[in-house]
Amino acid sequence: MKTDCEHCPLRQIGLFEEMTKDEVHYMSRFKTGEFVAQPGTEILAEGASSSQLYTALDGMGLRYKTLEDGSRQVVGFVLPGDFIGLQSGVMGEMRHSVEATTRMTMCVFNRSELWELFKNQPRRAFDLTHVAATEEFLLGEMLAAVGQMDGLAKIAWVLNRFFTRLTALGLNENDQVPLPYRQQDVADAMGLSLVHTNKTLAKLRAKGVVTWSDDTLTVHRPDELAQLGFSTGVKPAQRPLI
Amino acid sequence: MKTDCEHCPLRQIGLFEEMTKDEVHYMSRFKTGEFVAQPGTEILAEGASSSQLYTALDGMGLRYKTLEDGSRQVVGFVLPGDFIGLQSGVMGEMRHSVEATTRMTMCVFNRSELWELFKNQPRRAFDLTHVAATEEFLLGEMLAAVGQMDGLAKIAWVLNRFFTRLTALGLNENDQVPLPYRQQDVADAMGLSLVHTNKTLAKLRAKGVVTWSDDTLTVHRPDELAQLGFSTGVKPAQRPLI
DNA sequence: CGGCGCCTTGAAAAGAATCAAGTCTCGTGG
DNA sequence: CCACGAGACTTGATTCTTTTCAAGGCGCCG
Repeated sequence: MKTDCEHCPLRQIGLFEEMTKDEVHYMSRFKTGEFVAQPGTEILAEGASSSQLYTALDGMGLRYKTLEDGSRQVVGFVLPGDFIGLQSGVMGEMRHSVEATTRMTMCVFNRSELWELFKNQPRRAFDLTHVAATEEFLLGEMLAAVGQMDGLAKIAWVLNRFFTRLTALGLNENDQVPLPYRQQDVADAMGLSLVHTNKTLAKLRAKGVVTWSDDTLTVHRPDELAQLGFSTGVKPAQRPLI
Repeated sequence: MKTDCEHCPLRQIGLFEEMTKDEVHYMSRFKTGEFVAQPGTEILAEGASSSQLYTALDGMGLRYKTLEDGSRQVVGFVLPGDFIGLQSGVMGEMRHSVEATTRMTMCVFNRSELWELFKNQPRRAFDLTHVAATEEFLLGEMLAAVGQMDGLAKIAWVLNRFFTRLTALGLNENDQVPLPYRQQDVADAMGLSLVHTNKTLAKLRAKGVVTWSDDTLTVHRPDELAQLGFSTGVKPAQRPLI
């Protein structure tokens, strides 16, 4: 195990709630190891009942569902600090797949010990429910964007979401954040075709609002981006880290 | 209090998991009363921090978000047995509104006692997390439908979802289920215009697949409906009742 | 050097939104 | 008792966004 919970780099970030010494100690026992996934690896498969649960420590990935006709809906982007496998943990089966986009390092937990956590650490159990509710909230936001906005607003919305989330994680340097996804991923997330996504990105570039190339998103006009995506420039609420 | 938990009509339904006598007893203490909402009433408002949480006992409603430009995204339909206010309970604030469509009866719980539940009833806490994960799953399905399907498939998908959920609740009589929503609600849920929704419904009617009028959905060809909506005719998984 | 993955761009086709009436039902008030 | 208006549902015509189709370019790796 490379990273012990006492010195977890994520916990230092203001985005995540404080933990008591006792909680940290409990989590370090809960954590059974570390796992590194190479780019393109499927971490959890839809329909699978995994005996392991994870917290992303480093790297990025994405969650997606595959429809009967073969099309893919990206239902979320996995960033450091995100919990992976909750559905499998409590419902017994994942309802979406999770794939590593970059190389990812993850903390590994045993699903079998989840019940112990609920019995012995009500506070941590509550936090887990908080995480589930946060996930629901994020999906609701995304649904509203996909359902109601036009192409330009959708793209602006998702880029703004990346920008604020990554900024909250301390990955913003001079209004630049890492964005190692492909245009196809964004297209599949927002329910647009790849071609239209590409043309819309070109429009945002032409307007001088953002530039996205070489896996890096540069936001030249944060306010305009937020406005185009019907978002307020508010930073994400604090949430627990599992 | 009209309905006591010992004789809760919902618990008899096979859709919901069994509860021990002890759990039922705990829930009956947790339940502080009953609340009746008239049609059109807003039960919880987006942004509100409610001190009450609810379980729908009877009647139907809907969850929705309002965007900056005034458009509305329906993020879910509330049916009997659904828990309302989870976000407020664990995150401190609702991120969508909930409105009664028909007259609704609800069990009322105090948010302040939620923490007691986590401390004293780990099993119930686990169930609450299960409910949260189920909610996330349902939203993911809806996002996939809204993001990837065309108009006809979207409408077929949502009608099939209603049909299977209501059937699981025992409300199916001769392939007829109650559906007291307006076409505008379905349109706002699936990201379509009212006009297009209407024309698509007409198409399904012309095909002889379904009829929806007078607040009643009649499914003439269940298999064809499921197929059009890229769904399998599988019934919903069993889940806990809070 | 060749092939593959990803990005880019133009043109044509299709799907969905918008616009504009018109119908029907039901509850209300003259 | 009937006219009236509000709200929901229908339907046709037009406009426009988005998809699909097609092709070319660029960078990287074997």
